[in-house]
Amino acid sequence: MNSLTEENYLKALFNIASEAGEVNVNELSKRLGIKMPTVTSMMKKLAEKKLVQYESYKPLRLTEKGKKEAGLIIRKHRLTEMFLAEKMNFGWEDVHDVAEQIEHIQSPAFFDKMDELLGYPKIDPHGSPIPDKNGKVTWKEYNKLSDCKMGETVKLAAVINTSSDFLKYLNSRELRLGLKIKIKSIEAFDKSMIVAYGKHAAEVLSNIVCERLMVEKA
Amino acid sequence: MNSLTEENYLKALFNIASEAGEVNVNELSKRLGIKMPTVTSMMKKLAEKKLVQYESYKPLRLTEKGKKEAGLIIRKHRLTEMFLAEKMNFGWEDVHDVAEQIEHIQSPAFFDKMDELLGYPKIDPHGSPIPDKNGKVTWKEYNKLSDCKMGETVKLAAVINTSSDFLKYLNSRELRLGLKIKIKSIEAFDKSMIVAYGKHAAEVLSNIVCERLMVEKA
DNA sequence: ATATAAAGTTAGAATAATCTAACAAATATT
DNA sequence: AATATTTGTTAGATTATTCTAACTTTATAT
Repeated sequence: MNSLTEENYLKALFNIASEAGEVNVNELSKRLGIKMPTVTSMMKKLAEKKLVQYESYKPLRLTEKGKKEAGLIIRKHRLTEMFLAEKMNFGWEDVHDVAEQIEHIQSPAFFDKMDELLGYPKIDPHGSPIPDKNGKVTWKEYNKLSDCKMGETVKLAAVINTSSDFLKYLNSRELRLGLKIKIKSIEAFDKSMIVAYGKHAAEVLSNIVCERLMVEKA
Repeated sequence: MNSLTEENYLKALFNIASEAGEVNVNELSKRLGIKMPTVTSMMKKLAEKKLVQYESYKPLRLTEKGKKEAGLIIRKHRLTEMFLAEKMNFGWEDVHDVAEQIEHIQSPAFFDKMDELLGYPKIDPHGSPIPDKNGKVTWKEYNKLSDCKMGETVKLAAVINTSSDFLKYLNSRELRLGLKIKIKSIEAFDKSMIVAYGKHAAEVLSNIVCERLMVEKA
């Protein structure tokens, strides 16, 4: 059994790896808000437990065992987010902090019930995939809205940045997952887009925003 | 903010006090499965924080502040139990262990949602009162079934021992809260009762069981 | 290619929560 | 009342997680 602290390191390792590929001590340190020497010693500990492959001055890597355990924590996190959003009327901008705590609950039955009540969802409220019971994640191939061309119509499938502020911004524009979005024009200068969706006939989205919206062909 | 460990001490202090009146170090030590010296030092720490009144060799007492904080933890515990039972299809014999973990979640919104979805319940699945938002508990005046007389008809209002085994025993006899129970006879020798309820015309309940069933006038 | 900066490690200390061993006080028993 | 038992405390050690300060290695930039 891993401690809550160890679980947080595993999860961060997993998340950074899936965003950035490589994980180094410095990144992990910043992400967790924990000083580098502490991270180093925890890496040695996790290496002892065969969860991390650790060699001095080399990038950090989760072992298969480490990936599985991290995946299972993320499964609990995302199932919880979905449960909060779908069954407890939380907004997608409010689910993260609670899920961050509930992901550490030790009770397979609890998460199995969630899963069942939700009808075995494949994604969380932000469109991120929920790992399966073996901790395996399968990412769908999405494109950034910012990479799409004028005239295309796409479906909003996921959001990348899940900060509360970004999600509140999306709320204010009534942008939510599943929406069909038509790209009306793209400003050459700053790559901002004018798009149409739902009741919005011409909404301007900055490139910063478009880079964080993942879409699939409609 | 109190640590998870401190919360467990507070809760145990509160629970023992409401069962046994006085709390001594030895009792608390046994309840928590923590050695006496550790308990002593934690009591000094909680006294520093004005949560416990502590004097060497004297019985332990929660301060008003301590009672309130303990009550709020128990509120979260019991709300959770109710939520698990009512909204997630857990049996009353399975809710305790999960609630024991979720009671430490820091998120007023989370418990407010539970409360709301449950329609502001006053009791948990075992009939124990849910403390209010100030941590205050109000116990209803119940009687033990074992103190009732032959011929009386009473309503099962709460169960005292919430061990999984006891609750499974009650399940096997289809005994649940709210049930009207008629006392058909009492065996003078061992004080066992023959009772009728629901589809059960003549069920024998030992005194051990009857002492753990709290009832009110039907 | 050398100097500077950034990243990583080692060593040693701090805090929270726990323990055991030994001692002290309160309570119970003869 | 004297003794034995139970309960409670003190002192000191242990483990997990964190820190700072000092040093080393690797990467970057002249």
